[in-house]
Amino acid sequence: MLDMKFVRTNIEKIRHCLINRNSSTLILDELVTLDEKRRDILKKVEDIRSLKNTNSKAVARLKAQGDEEALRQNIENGKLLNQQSEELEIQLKQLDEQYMQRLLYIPNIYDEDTPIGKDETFNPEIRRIGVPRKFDFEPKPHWEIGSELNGLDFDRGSKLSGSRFTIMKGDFARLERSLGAFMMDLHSSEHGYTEVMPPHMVLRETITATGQLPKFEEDLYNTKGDDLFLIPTSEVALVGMHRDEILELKDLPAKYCGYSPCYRREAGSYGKDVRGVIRQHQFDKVELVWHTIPERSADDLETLTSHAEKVLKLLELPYRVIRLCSGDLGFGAIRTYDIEVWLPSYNAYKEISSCSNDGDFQARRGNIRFRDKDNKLKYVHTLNGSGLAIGRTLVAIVENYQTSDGKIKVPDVLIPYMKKEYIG
RNA sequence: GGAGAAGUAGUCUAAUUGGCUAAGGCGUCGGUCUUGAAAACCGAUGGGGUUAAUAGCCCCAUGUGGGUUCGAGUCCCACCUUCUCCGCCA
Repeated sequence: MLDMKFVRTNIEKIRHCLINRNSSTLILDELVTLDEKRRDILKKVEDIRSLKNTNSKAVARLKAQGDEEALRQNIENGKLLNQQSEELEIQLKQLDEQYMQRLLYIPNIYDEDTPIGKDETFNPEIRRIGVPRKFDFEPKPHWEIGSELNGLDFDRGSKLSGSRFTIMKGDFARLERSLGAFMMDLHSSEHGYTEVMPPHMVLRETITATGQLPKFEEDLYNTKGDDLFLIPTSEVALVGMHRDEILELKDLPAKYCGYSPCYRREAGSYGKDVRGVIRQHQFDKVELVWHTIPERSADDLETLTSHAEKVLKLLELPYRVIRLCSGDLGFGAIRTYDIEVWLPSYNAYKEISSCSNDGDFQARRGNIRFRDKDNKLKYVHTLNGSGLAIGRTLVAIVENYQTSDGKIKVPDVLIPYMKKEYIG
């Protein structure tokens, strides 16, 4: 959520930002109009409230003095004022709701140096690490290897739960579990994160804070009787943990790594990534979240990204880092780096992590503050990044580490977890 | 699920049968004093509107939402959370 005071004085800047994000500017115009109306009514409401307060105080005084006639008059006056304010109070309440509804739909303002572009083809590459392996045989896609080794069961997955659900079995299940443990170990032991196992269902307010609601409700699963939402990422929980809190400067930055399944309806992605387990309704992910101070959030994003990259370096998987252009940025992000891993089946780099600085956007929605060194209350900045998406990491290992005789070599760092050198 | 108790500001705690500015302690920040510091004393401490303004003035904020009333921390209703006890359960 943007600061309304900022919106009032930067309308054109926000308009440009919305255009470059491929967002409608209609909502901005509505917001500005509603804000003006709201403040106009607010002024009137406050004036009457002031009169009511004065009147009530007079009642108490007159009662003490025992002036019956004046007392009666004042009580009558109070009733009259109530009648006058009733209509205005209702109007104000409605305007407040309408105004907030607009404000919650405005995306964040991106960094000044953000590359402008309408889609992902405008995302510049920042760096490229490792070289894709040259195969001396025809490499197979992971869905073939997974089926042949009886590790990925697509048919039974859809029998259980419908499309985009897959059962992992045997060493594939173990690899999934090993990767999660390996990533959590790395981030908690080497990178200084606090390990978190969050709830998988959260309240509407929680997920509104991170920005998925109200605008993207159709992308979420929710429960029928309780209005709880299945988390699409543990970011929701790791950010939401500090909702309505005031953090101490000495505790910042607060760094959390969370391990959870992510549940996504993938509305609007029909026909995309239909083969294999690249795009599922449920996948495991290790997520990194920082609550930090505004002055250092830009540097912290670089650090967080390097932590995600470290996983790929240790697994010796080739990858590249790209910067998201204006049109490809997420709703709350001011700056995002995507990490893409090399997938032989795609003959391309495929997203495996997205690291973003959301500035004070989420903190404002979730009311997450800290006291700065001058004792002033300020909103924290929140950062989030996958470290990494486990299913896609599994895919990358299966495809990049396959052997000519149909096996998968286990990356060295995973051998202690897998307790074997080959799958298959 | 049942019974009972509680929820006040950054934090801890008060507030008569509804009434005048939600009192006070602690913490933190600023100031006075000091060579410096501590202590002491003074002031400040959340959100919003108005404004050139961190000046004034005003509104809101006692878990949340309603209700009664000229007026609600206080009375009434519903809900949420926490604690205690009972029941059920991996």
